[in-house]
Amino acid sequence: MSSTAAEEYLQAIYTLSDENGHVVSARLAEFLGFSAPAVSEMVHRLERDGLVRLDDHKEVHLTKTGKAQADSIVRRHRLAERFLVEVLGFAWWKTHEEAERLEHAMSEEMEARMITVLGDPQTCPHGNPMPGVTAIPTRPLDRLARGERARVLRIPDQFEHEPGFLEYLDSQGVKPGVTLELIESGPGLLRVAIDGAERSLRPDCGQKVWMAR
Amino acid sequence: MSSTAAEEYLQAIYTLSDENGHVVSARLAEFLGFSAPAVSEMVHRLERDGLVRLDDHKEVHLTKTGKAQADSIVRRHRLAERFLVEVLGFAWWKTHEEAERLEHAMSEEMEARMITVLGDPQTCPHGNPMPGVTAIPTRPLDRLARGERARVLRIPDQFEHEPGFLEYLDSQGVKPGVTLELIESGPGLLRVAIDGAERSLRPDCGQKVWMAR
DNA sequence: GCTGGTTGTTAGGCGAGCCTAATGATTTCC
DNA sequence: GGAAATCATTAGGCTCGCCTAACAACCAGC
Repeated sequence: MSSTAAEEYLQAIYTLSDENGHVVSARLAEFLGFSAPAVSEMVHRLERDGLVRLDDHKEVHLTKTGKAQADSIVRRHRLAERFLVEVLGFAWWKTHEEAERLEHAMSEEMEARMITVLGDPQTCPHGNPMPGVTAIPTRPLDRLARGERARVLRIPDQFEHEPGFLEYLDSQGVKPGVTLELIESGPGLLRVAIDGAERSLRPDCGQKVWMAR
Repeated sequence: MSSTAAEEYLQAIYTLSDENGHVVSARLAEFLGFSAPAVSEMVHRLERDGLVRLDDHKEVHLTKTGKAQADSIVRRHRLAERFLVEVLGFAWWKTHEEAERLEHAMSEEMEARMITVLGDPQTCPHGNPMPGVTAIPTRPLDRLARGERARVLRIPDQFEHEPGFLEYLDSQGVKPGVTLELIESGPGLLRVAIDGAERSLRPDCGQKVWMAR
């Protein structure tokens, strides 16, 4: 198996490519908060170890075995989050850092047993699907038409990194499963109604909260 | 907090001093499977960081904060083992390596929540008490008088390291809670009865299985 | 076609943690 | 009391994984 650090990179590559498209070292550096040379070095180590391939445009792609390991790490992360919420009673917005450590400590047997105990969950508590599961189609909140109602489905993994973001959403009553109505969305402006009560949200939520289609 | 490696050392110091008495670098090297210089180096790092003190005889002692951290790690290890057995359904003899990784991934909050969910357990599945709990008095199996019966209470942590040992005990019907009768014990010889059935055990079990007094 | 931003790499450095080989320093045992 | 065993340390070396500073290569836009 890979080191904790390598697993962190594989997970980042998975997340960025899942949610954004093409992955290049600079994006990884930004996402992980490491310097460019550090990332460059590690990406080459991953390539040396056959987990990653660099194409002509220096884009990073997971190899077959790299993909399998990334899937496993991401699945363990999301299982851990579910476990923290459902078994240990953690708040849904408070699981990320804990799961970030647990994911590296789980064996294949533990992964399998957790799936059984948790009843084969299809998503993490933030609505992100387990690897292999075909995701329900979504669109960002600010793509809703004025007056349209939809259910919050997913807050993508990459935004869990932003400290306090999930807690902010929770404080505004926004969490997976809740139905929102879009009142108005424009530059620097985002107003919604939850249970009939109108509310202004931070405008960046328009891109970061994904709704059912 | 300390690194994973440092936590491993603190745990080893706790275990050896709990079960054997005085702790010296050579014992640590043996127990952890590292070279003498590596251990010497780390012990000095721990001393630099105020977790450990070396006396005139080069004996290693935990400082107050070192003791607190060691307690925490050991408690997390034993809680993790209990969780693996009771929640995830692992076999009692198969929890050690998994817990060895989990213990470094658990936050204080997770520790507290696990205690609640597991009902404040007093021991791990191998009978080792949580730090702070006053242990029930024990004696090694080979201290029983011929014909005497007693309950298996504890297989100390240090013997969990020996690969296959716990599985061997399980295969012989020996596990915490079981009542044994000593038939005969001598050099290279250990015979017991379990549920009336006589059985030879590996002679090293005489020191490694601790019985109720 | 040059200039400025993005990107990647080179070079050099550092701490953690491990190793082996060799050397000191004690303790123990005959 | 001297040899043997045990213990700790020094010296030198390695990988991993991070850093900054400097440079090279590219692309876009004017």
